[in-house]
Amino acid sequence: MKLEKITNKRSSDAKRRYGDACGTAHALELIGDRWSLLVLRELMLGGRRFSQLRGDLPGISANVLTQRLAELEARGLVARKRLPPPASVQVYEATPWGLEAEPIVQALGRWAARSPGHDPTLPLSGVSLMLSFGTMFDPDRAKKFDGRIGFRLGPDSYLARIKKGRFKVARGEAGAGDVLLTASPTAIAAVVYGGAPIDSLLVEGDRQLAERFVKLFPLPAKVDALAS
Amino acid sequence: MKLEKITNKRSSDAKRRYGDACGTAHALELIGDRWSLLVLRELMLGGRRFSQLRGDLPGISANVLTQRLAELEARGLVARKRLPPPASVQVYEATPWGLEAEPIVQALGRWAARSPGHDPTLPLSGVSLMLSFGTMFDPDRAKKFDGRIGFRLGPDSYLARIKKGRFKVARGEAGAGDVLLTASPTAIAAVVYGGAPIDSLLVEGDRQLAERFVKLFPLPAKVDALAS
DNA sequence: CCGTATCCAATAAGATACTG
DNA sequence: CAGTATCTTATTGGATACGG
Repeated sequence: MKLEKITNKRSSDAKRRYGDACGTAHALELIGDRWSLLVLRELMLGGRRFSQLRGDLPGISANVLTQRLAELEARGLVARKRLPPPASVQVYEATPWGLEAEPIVQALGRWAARSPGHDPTLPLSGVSLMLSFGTMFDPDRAKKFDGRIGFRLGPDSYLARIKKGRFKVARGEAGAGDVLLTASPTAIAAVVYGGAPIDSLLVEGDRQLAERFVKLFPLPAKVDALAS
Repeated sequence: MKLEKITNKRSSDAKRRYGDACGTAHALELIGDRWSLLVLRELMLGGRRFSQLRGDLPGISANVLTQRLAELEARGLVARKRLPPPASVQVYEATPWGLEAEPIVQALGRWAARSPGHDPTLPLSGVSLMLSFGTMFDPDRAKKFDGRIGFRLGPDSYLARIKKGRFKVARGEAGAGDVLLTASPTAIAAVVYGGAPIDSLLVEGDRQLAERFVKLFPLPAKVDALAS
């Protein structure tokens, strides 16, 4: 039994570096740890509480989440804020620089969409779904689209708006849309990406708009698994 | 005390997945392991041998490199090819899909370039340097630029060509350029990104072209370390 | 309830020696 | 040169206990 373990404290300070001047390597030192980028992703559409993050990230354990949040905070990608009383709860927010990591999330998602091993039946967080829309959105198909789509995904609401071939989404205000979709993120993904019938969702408002909406996000062709 | 723990055998078979339908999470399962993306990056400009990869990636150990190459191969991102005799050596190549990961490398590099913690004095592989040019290239500054720049970086040579605001680079043929730069990748990075004098490089050929070339790759502003 | 801290088993990574 | 084998260390994840 070791009674002292003072020595090996290089964990937090001198991290595991790549010793590489390449920006890619440095980025991986910042957000390359397991779960790091997924935690950051969940903050892309606004602050989240600890337990919300736990729920959004199936399988992350409390201690790992604590550690990742602390690291991201130390690196300047996440800030913790305490809301003013009476709701004096703590929320984690991405910093402006943290938000700038969205193109990374998109590049990864777009690339992986071609993977033969991708399993779209797994659960999905609301933020993931909304961000995936931004990633897969096809401006060409949406040239003539103008409307606001609300999403009620359990306790969380989002409002997406498409206009002039641009896609935007923010949390909240789902009811303000021209149409409101209420369902689980997985069910919505099944319709948008899996071609499931829209009847599997609760559609309130301009149903025709919803039917057009769900066709704006084409998936790229899968990679031929035998190619090399 | 639990006397039975037969159950928890999910380790080897069910890899470490995120259990998340999001493409980003799936991408991280494919290339999110430590070193994976850096190995793939080194293959972006053509096949490399085992020992070359070891040299390109300071600090990777042989067993980890073996494992990463095997994983990347199993996932369809890398293929190993044996060159025909007499040079019957084995090289690792990125598959077409593996090459499609370049936007990920670029997004990471572009984002990390703003990091206050980025240390540009560390060593850098030739591939990293060449890819960083593609990442940081400013088409506006290069509107009137037309020329071919050769690089001799130790044993490896590269030829970059810029025309009509487009940047391309490939391995080999350095001598075919209008100007030839001979130096270490780090020294070249110091000139292009750190403003060091071009005299620190060996410049053969159209020196004026080289002087214009090194100004085509502006770095983004650093993040304010105090912002939140 | 909201996190944090601690303990422990299972892996992954790192260092080094070794083999064809 | 191109990897394997082996050993050590570090990180991860899960359970659980603890403080506000």
